[in-house]
Amino acid sequence: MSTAEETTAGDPQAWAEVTPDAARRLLIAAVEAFAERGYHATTTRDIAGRAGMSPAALYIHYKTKEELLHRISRIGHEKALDILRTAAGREGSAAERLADAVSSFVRWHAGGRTTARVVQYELDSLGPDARAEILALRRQVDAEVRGIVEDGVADGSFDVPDVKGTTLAILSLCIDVARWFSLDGPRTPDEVGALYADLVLRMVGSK
Amino acid sequence: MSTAEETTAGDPQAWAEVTPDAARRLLIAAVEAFAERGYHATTTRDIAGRAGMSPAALYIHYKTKEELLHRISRIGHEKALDILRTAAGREGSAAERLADAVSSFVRWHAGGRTTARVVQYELDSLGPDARAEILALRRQVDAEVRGIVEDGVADGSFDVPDVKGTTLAILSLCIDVARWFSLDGPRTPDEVGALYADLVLRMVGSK
DNA sequence: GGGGAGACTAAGCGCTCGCTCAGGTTCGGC
DNA sequence: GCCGAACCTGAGCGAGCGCTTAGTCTCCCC
Repeated sequence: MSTAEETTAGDPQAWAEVTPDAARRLLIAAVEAFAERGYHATTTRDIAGRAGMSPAALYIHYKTKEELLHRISRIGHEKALDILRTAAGREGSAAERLADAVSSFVRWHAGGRTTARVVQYELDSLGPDARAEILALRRQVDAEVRGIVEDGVADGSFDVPDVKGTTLAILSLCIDVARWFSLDGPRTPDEVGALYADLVLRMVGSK
Repeated sequence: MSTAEETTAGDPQAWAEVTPDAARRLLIAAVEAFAERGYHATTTRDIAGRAGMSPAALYIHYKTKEELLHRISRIGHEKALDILRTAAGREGSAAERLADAVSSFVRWHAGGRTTARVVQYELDSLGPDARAEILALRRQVDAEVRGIVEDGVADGSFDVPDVKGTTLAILSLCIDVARWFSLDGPRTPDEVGALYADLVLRMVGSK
């Protein structure tokens, strides 16, 4: 369990795959603006302004404002899925893997709260095609967690009457961190991750 | 534990305190529209249209679009707080009261998903004064749940290392139901309430 | 150093937004 | 039968929206 990598919108490394530089600056500006005010309340002028450009510059790199949200959402979901896959694929007991998955997933939602907010809460602002693509990624996220829970049930280390419902609750708990977490609050992302890993192990009756 | 009372936006009884009739119809229309598309993506024309009125009629009963959201949010929070207070004040062990609080709170978020969505997720669309008023109500919600958890810890029936953090997680879990629950899904509000009550009792190490 | 490609801006188009206002309709009190 | 109050509509204002276009600037290749 490494310490939480910073994946705030301000970290250019998290968006290294977005090129050229101007397109990345615009995308980072959009993440910040969407997280603060929501997609619909954000104007293209605001995004371009934060990136130090004129409004028209946005349309050289992105066809529409929605394409920006789509790109952000896809990259974010892929990152989230990657985090869970890494934890799920490690050596160790089901309890260890579940604790690792939850704590790193929570750290991502807390530390990268800006990004996570957009990724988790602006899904409905996408058009039907883009939303369908993202929902497919979310089903994969669900499958990773459910896999770990099923492993623990199969080897008798977990006691879970309702695997699907419990999986849903675990993910719901983690995702909602993006709604309430604040870097100004009393807890660090690491602390919330550790607390939540413990709570989730209790939920699955880990022994 | 009664069965979930219907508190969907369509239920006029839930908004009985809003008068006259036209003002209530507008408010119900606003709840539905805000829940479907979000506050900023909803137009005053849409709200008035759903209520069968012209756009101008809205401004006879409400000063601004934001006042509509404020009224909805305040009434909704008061209802949520009422539900928790009722459960917290009942006779019975801490475990019984916590299970009752969680299951009825979850039933409200699931069954009245339309209202709960607006109440829980459109808070940031309010201006500073209105938001401050609502946040005060939320602190009272938090205090009710924390009180039950503290009771259980005090009498030794709960094992909770971090009372504040666990209270936050419990509420977070319940609130997020409004994000993912669908009446078309495989679970009824009652079933989710029962599942969540069990999960929360596990989280607090109830014995 | 001439020329084309790519990146960017100033200006603004067409549209829809929240909200307003003058005027019409309905209805109880007298 | 008339009046004022309450309620509602049709028309539309000013502003700001997403997005486009014409043109400028900066490179790099030759």
